[in-house]
Amino acid sequence: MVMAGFKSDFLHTLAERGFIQQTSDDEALDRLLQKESVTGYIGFDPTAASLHAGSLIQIMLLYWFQRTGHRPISLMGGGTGMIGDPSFKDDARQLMTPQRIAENIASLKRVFSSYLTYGEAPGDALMLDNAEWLSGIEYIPFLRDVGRHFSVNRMLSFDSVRLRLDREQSLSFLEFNYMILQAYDFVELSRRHDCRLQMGGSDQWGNIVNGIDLGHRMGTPQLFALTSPLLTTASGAKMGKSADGAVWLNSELLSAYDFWQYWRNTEDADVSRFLKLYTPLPIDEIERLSTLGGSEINEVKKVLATEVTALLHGRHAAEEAAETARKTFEEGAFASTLPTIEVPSSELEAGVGMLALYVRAGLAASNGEMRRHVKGGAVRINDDAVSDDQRVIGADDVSSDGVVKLSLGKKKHVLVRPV
RNA sequence: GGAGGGGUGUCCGAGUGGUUAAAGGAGGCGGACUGUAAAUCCGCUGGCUAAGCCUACGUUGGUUCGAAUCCAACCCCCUCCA
Repeated sequence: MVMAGFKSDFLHTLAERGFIQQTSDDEALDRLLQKESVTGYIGFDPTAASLHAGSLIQIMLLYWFQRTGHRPISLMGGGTGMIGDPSFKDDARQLMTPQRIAENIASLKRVFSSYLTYGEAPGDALMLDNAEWLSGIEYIPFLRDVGRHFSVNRMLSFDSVRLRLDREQSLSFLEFNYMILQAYDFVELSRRHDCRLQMGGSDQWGNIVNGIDLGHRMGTPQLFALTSPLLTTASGAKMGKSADGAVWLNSELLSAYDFWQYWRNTEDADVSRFLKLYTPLPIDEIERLSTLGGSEINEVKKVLATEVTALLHGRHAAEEAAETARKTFEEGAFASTLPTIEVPSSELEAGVGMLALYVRAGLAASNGEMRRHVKGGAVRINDDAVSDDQRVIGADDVSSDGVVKLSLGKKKHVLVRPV
């Protein structure tokens, strides 16, 4: 990588922060980005109701793209989502219903406005959906206009599908078409919005390059690719997974507090890298923070957590999460802003089994799991260890603060509030 | 369409009639140690109204006192042939 060589703000910033895996043409792209405001896009398939932390790097690419004077497009895969990207997947994805896709897209969209400014002014971001042009495609004309430009021989040679074939896993014709449609997206965006750059994770390289090739053959201006590295934590885990599965970006699926906690628990070895990738803090500030070691690094982790959370959920929510954590972990005190569930007072008067209550609070998936946790000494109610899984929680467990504090392990706490 | 191989728990992967809720590994969770980290060590890891019961080894039937294991049909995948 010729980091030192980048002159455009965008590529310079990206290189400095560790975003770049590869580009299709470093020099030409750099020149273009210096010369004019460029339009670029990243596609997001609606495979779930929310993006998770693993997609955050892609969103940050768009964020920096806009901040350095260019026009980002967030493209929802309403059309491609009907197929499912087979790249580097071992099995075919479950087909999603159109209704599900529509719901997911609606939900996905909510997050983007935290990072990008949408609108009509020059440089304002665009939110598009490829169903707009894909769903109306006619098969025969499409094959003649677009299909003829693809060589099956070549498509089979891409790692993204070759690995699948090498593993002797079936790749359906349906899925095989995914890369054609993604390539076509790029051409369509070039024509409709003068889009010149497609970005994405390194697993998208093949798909993106296909789009560039198709553009050549269909007469678009020169298109460009830029991919980001596939990120893992220093100890090798995939980004975005944690205790209860994915680290969702949508607040309905993961509270700002839990999101903050995820970043607070970053491994030491990742802190500096994550500050560069996931926060907008200036590089020299990050470098200063990175000199802190030992237990001082905990302060840096708080900065990381707060900055990442502030960008997504707003400064206020981020600071509230930080304060909740401070009270809970540093003072060992009680923070009324901890995650809370409400239970009718009448139910508490009658007494509720603790197993069921923990399950309701989302701290365990089943009573059986809770029984094991009790046996393992992981359970505390109002900070008192519990060893009896028959324990009933009643009105007299409600503390002077008006709640019951359920804890599982050292990190998970939920308040039960009678209503 | 023909021949052969295969479908096991979150994932990978053993198991070919009975102490099999199914070895082992990974992942996850909890505990200890720390710094709400990593590494390491220990424990847990299908559900329930729980010394019992239910669900589970592609699907549906069958053989048997008893099946993930045997039989039949079907579905899906792989390889070769057409």
